[in-house]
Amino acid sequence: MATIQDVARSAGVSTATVSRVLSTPELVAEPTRLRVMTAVTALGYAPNMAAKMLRTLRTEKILVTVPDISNPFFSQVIRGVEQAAQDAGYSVLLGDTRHEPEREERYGEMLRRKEADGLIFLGHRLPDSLTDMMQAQGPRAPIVNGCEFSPDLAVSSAHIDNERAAAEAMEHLYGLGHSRIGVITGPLASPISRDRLAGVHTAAGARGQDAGLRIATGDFSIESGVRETLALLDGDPSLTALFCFSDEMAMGALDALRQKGLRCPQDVSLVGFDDIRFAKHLNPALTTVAQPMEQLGQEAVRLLLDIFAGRSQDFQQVTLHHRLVVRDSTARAP
Amino acid sequence: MATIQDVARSAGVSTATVSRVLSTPELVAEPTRLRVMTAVTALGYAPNMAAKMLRTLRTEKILVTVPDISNPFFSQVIRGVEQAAQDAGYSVLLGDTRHEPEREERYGEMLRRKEADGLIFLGHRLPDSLTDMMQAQGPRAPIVNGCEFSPDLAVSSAHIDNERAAAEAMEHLYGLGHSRIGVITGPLASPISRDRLAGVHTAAGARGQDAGLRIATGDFSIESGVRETLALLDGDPSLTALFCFSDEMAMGALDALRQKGLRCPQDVSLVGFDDIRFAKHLNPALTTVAQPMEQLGQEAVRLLLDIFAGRSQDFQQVTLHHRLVVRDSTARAP
DNA sequence: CCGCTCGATGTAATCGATTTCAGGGATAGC
DNA sequence: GCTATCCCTGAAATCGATTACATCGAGCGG
Repeated sequence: MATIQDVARSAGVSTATVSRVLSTPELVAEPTRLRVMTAVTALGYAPNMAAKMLRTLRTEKILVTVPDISNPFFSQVIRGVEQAAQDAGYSVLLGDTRHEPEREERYGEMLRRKEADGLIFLGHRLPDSLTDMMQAQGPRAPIVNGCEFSPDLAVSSAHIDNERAAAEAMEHLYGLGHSRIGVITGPLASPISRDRLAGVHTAAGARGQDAGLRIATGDFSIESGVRETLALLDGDPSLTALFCFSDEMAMGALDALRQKGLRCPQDVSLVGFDDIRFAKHLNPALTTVAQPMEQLGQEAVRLLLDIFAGRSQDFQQVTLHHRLVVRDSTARAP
Repeated sequence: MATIQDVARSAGVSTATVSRVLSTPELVAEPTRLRVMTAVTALGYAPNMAAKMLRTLRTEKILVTVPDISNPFFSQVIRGVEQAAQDAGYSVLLGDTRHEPEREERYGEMLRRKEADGLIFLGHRLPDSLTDMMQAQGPRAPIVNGCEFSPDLAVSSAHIDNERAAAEAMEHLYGLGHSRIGVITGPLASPISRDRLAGVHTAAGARGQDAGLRIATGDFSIESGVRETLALLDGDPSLTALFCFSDEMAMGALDALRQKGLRCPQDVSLVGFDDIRFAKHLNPALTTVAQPMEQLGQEAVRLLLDIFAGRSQDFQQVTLHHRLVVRDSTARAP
């Protein structure tokens, strides 16, 4: 690899001039600039990032941690992150934590070591290694949550109004005449699960239907969707509708319904959450709460850039719009 | 951020000693080591990667480019990459090229600039910016393909035997008595599509069934699966089986069959490719060719590490095992 | 014709680590 | 008691860029 020294020598100028040609060309006389550029292309010179980073103390990288990259919801959010980051001249360091706190810590350390300028985390836990940083820097700590956080937590984040969204999904079911409804939540450690569950209870309460609710706790996975659906139906065969807190669990629910010989939506209506790419291609096409996944990622990047630029005086909560997408998996109660 | 200087001062030693404590502790006397470690924890010191990189000329990062991260096949491969990279002490720089050559180039430049020690690309095109590097360094260029390449191309890669796998899928259909079979390939620019297509013809030829083949070209997406299935059925309503070169296209095919009022597998059998997580939860559960996705990613990393370590004298082609998974979407020809 | 300003360029310090080489002290061997 | 050896530690060079400051020459006003 050619260094800036090589270019300087080849063009007969100092390294300072070469550096200026590359970053502030308006300070350099045109003939000199051309001479340098010729040398640059001749040598195929590209600045060494490590040296640049060391000098400027900026990495131009954003670290993104995700509990499971193979989950279509997360991968779609990451797509938005990657897009926005790239547009702003940043690249993305990916961390798949596999839901393991230990891995989360490892990535937290990376931020502390300044291997990235900022962190977007898509899980619900902030690594312990970063609580110091959060406490010391508060809203100016370069840490943002990409989808999971509650409005009241001390990190900037982008998210939808999960409580309202869940309430709307329930309203949809109540509107169709369902009164015995099974709900499969995500892990209750996760604020989004709690928010959505709160929305479920709000809607049920408003209709005086609390007694008809059956709550089960899943973990957002297909398998837990199967398992919890079977459990719910065994516990109460009179259920006519299911609301799953993720589309993946809804896929599992569809499986379970088939196993039980129940038809969707004729016997049991089903609502999912997220509107991943596959939701509309299921059989039946899934009614679900759509989240603007790419946009969540983009907003998270924007929040982070604001922090970099010192534009954030306080934690910011960006609430994006959700939308109940009614397809073929919900119908009038039998 | 505390620097190594701060630690040295606080522990009353030189920076050299601090560095040694952290990287070659066996060279340091125990009392000194303890004193330094105390200072390290007290100050919360973590070495600055940029400085380390500059000095060692290694970034400990692997760049992974992917045509579409939200594709479950790719995201699963990436999972394997991330896992193996992490285990080897590397982190992953993610590049979603969105199938755009321009973005691919941008990431190629990153490798040239040494922002990563190596590149794993999951698409089928090597960026132009890297052909120089490949030519200059040959098998020692830190570039590996993660799934798409043909055995005869000049890059190390991990993949399955696509030709054979496709032939087996066809054999399965012939074995069930199908003779009029529609095939939906991926873009023929991609070697895997061509290899699989070759396998299709091999199998058909062996059975003397070439005349019964109907070939359509898709792009691996759900939408193209819908579109090409409709086109195939319109062109030849007597088809009794479909073979799609990706599970996503097979999902689209299922949609299209429903639109046409055809039942799967009673009227039309369907075979997919990849065995993404959702394949077995479709209705009907999809018969498909399983690729060891995570393992592909892990192998790609291993190949790259071999190159880093100078263990690769020549391009290496690792062929992993595929497996035809027969589920409910295929049945005897009507 | 002198001094001042301004544009263009060079000099050199700096970022924070790693690593080579040299030196100092203790121990052991003779 | 003197030297050789072995540990341990420190001084300083180094990686490749950026950038504050210095310098130099040209042009211009008085």
